Amino acid sequence: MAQRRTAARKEGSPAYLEKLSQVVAAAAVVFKEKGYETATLNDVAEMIGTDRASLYYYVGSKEELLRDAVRDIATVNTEAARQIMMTEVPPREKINQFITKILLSYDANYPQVFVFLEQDLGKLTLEDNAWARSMILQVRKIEGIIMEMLQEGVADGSFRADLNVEYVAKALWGMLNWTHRWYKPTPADQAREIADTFSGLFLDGLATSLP
Amino acid sequence: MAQRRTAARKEGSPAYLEKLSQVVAAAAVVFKEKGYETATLNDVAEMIGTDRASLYYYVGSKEELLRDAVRDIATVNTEAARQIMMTEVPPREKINQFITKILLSYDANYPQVFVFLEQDLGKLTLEDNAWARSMILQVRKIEGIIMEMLQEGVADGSFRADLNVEYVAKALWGMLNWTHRWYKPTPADQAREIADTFSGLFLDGLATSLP
DNA sequence: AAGCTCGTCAACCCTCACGTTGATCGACCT
DNA sequence: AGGTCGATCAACGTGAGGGTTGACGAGCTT
Repeated sequence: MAQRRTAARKEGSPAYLEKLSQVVAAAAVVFKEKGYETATLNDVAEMIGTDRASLYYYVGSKEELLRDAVRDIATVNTEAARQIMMTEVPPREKINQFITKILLSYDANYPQVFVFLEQDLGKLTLEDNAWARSMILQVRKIEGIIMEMLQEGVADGSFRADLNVEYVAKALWGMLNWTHRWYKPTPADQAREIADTFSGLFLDGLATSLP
Repeated sequence: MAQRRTAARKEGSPAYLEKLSQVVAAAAVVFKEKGYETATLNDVAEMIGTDRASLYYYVGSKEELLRDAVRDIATVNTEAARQIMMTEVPPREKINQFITKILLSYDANYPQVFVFLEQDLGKLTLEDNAWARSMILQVRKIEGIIMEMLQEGVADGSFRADLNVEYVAKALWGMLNWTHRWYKPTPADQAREIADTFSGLFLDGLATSLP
């Protein structure tokens, strides 16, 4: 079976590829809904009205399915962050753009991106394979970029200097990532509104400037 | 065996109770470390140097162990929130106190509280039992209290009125709860510093008031 | 019609982890 | 010494779910 799969994959007929991506998409939905551990391949198969065994014609294992589902998600985000980092705008604007870009990306890449976020990277540390290491690295990197942006602002005086930058970064990252517990895409342009709220909050705070 | 357990539990000798709580504590550590699904009862047993089967002398099932581990965590938090809500201080101060209290409680109740946070309540909806429903209710309640505090501030003019209160609440809640991905208690009084950072950030924002 | 390829599915195996049972063993009485 | 009780552990049952196999059939080619 493994041979027939790799053969089909190498040939790469459009029909095959389409079904493959359909399988991966279904898996993403199921993983997001029930969590990777709890979800069964049966759930995935049922969602697209086929048999569990048939999945193996398209994918080699449950774990491969997970990797396929979250493939590129991490890099998409770090790439976005890097680009913003490099543009020549004030730190304040960078943060604003970053928040917006991330939340729009979460919206556009729903639900796989949330499957990705649910993978607790602290727990991935326990596993020892190239994929896990790469994931961890990606996330470290993005956190590093956030801290850079913050420090830039502190340096040029546009951000307060009295706060521990690391905790500020964690706060922002938490605000953004906690969305995986509640956000669901809607026809309306909700992600943008959330981005504006988070941005306004994070930069200017909740309190009015009144005495 | 079930009879022997309930018998022992009813009698409640100090030694028995102590070992029971030792088992629950070990379970909390393991669940936090590896996640409830991934963790095995063997892991728990090993941690306290005993046999898996022996656990059943103290607890009826893996799920019961989970419930024991997170017991009261939810109520402790809602109770804290309720108390703060009722005190007669300005909204700004309420938020500050709330953030501090929650983070200190997360520190004090490590790691069970993080085991609790890892239980995705959205996924609990899929299960249908009294415990799950009660958990969901608790969390709803605390989110409700946060929104009340925010609205109070908007009403008296100390908080901005241009932001969607629900999103603001989610932002705060995310900031606080994301700690379960990175926070580890230390001898130092770190939780308090984090609370001050989050509080300062959330209320006054990151930007300096300079033009 | 014969044969081939592609995709499917019934039936199976295997592992792992939850949960049970009954024997065992030390400690503490009597 | 013999009995009892509290606690433990070896051994087993069980079920769920991941992964494999081989045959079958629809549609194509020759």
